[in-house]
Amino acid sequence: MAVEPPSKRGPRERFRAQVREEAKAVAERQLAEGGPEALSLNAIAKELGMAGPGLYRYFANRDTLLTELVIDAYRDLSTAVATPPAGGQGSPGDADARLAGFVAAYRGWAVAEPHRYRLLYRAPLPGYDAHSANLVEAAQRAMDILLGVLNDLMSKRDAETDPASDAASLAILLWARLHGLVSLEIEGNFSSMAINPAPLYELEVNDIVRRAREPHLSAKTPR
Amino acid sequence: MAVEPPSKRGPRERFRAQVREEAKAVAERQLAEGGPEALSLNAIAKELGMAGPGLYRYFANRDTLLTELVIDAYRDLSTAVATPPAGGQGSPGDADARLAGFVAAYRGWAVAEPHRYRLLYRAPLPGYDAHSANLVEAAQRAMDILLGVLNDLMSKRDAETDPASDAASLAILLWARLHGLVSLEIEGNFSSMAINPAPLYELEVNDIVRRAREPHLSAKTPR
DNA sequence: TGTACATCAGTGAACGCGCGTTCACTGATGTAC
DNA sequence: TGTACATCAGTGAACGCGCGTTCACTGATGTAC
Repeated sequence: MAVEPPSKRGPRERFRAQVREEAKAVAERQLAEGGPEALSLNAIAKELGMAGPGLYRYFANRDTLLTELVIDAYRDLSTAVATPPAGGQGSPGDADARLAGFVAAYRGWAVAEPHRYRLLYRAPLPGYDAHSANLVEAAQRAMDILLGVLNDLMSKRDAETDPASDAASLAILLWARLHGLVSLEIEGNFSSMAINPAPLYELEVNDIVRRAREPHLSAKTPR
Repeated sequence: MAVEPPSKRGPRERFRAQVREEAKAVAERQLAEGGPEALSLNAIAKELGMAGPGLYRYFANRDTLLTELVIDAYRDLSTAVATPPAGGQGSPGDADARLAGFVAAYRGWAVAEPHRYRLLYRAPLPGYDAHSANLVEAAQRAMDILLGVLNDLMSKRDAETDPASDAASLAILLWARLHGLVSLEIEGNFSSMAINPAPLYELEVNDIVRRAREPHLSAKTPR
């Protein structure tokens, strides 16, 4: 029942961490195959070659494990899209390329690990408490990073014309469009309709670039 | 075990149909509360006041019921967005309004019944066969109606400049953007970030209108 | 270096739960004469 | 209009399954002297 890491550092703790990692890896695979409802401590334990209750040495309960996976996913997506700051001050061309890079990274991560992407942007399962402090914090941090990356990309474009709020609106717009494409793609809706999504991504990147250049189009609705 | 409707018409068949409807209504509620995995024939039966196996008189098994719900949802969404053809031949202003109406109807249906929207555009559960003939047919039909509505709206705008393929591309683009907004909205991602989605919908409607007026922007990527 | 003790990983049995589904059955309802 | 029969809705017991979780326990591992 003692799940907290023992206070003394030592070889045992290294072992603990290793088993936890293995368990999480198996959990990810189960998630990929059967969705979050298929996540089962018993099944994970069995796959690790131990009896069901053994895992309770490592995770307090099922929800704790799930929460950890969600937090890990937030972290990994953030890392994946956090493109490096491009050396010196960026030229407009650099900014365009970085925006394209961001989109490609976001798409790439989601397509590579659709089950984890779903974990982030689907409503939580009924009965699962999505308001744990750690979770809310991780979600907030990830979104800040996302918006931060986008804001940087945009405000570097032409520094005199954009109020920050405009950049934020554009960032949200891009995010929504990106999410639309990504979620249709990973759920198989494009492939089942024989639609190639690549040109659509390109189209959206170009549109956001254009809007960033002409701020009057960016966020306010015309009328 | 006889699930096929009896060959003779009569009062019994009316009763059958009525119970089937009640069962589906309960099923929808369960779906709304617990997602597709929470759908349980036993639980539905209990809620209808009968013993578990009783429902097998009405549905061959769980998957059959689920498939029926999916098909119903396709039908209802199609109906909801099929705006009337607007009397005589539409002026451009009418076409704009109808496009806005389509978007509002799509959004409205999804927000009113998020669990059914998810049923349509999420990948099927593992272990569920999404390739039943009825299902594929219903999905195809619904998508044809969606695209048909959009094509009509667009080709009526200015009849000389648009090749049909262009209109189809625009329709897909709009659909993807709409799905992005709708899915973020129904999963609660906007409200958890204190974002008001209404202006975003408006923005997208306006953008599609503009693209439809200037076909060179609509589908081909610039470079 | 060797011994004594404390820590802790993992086991196996158990509890209560709910699921889908099959089966033999009862009893009511509609139908045919 | 009344009776005999067939149909069929719904029941209750049963099977096998897997789940999360608790509990008392064994046995290995690390630690302190």
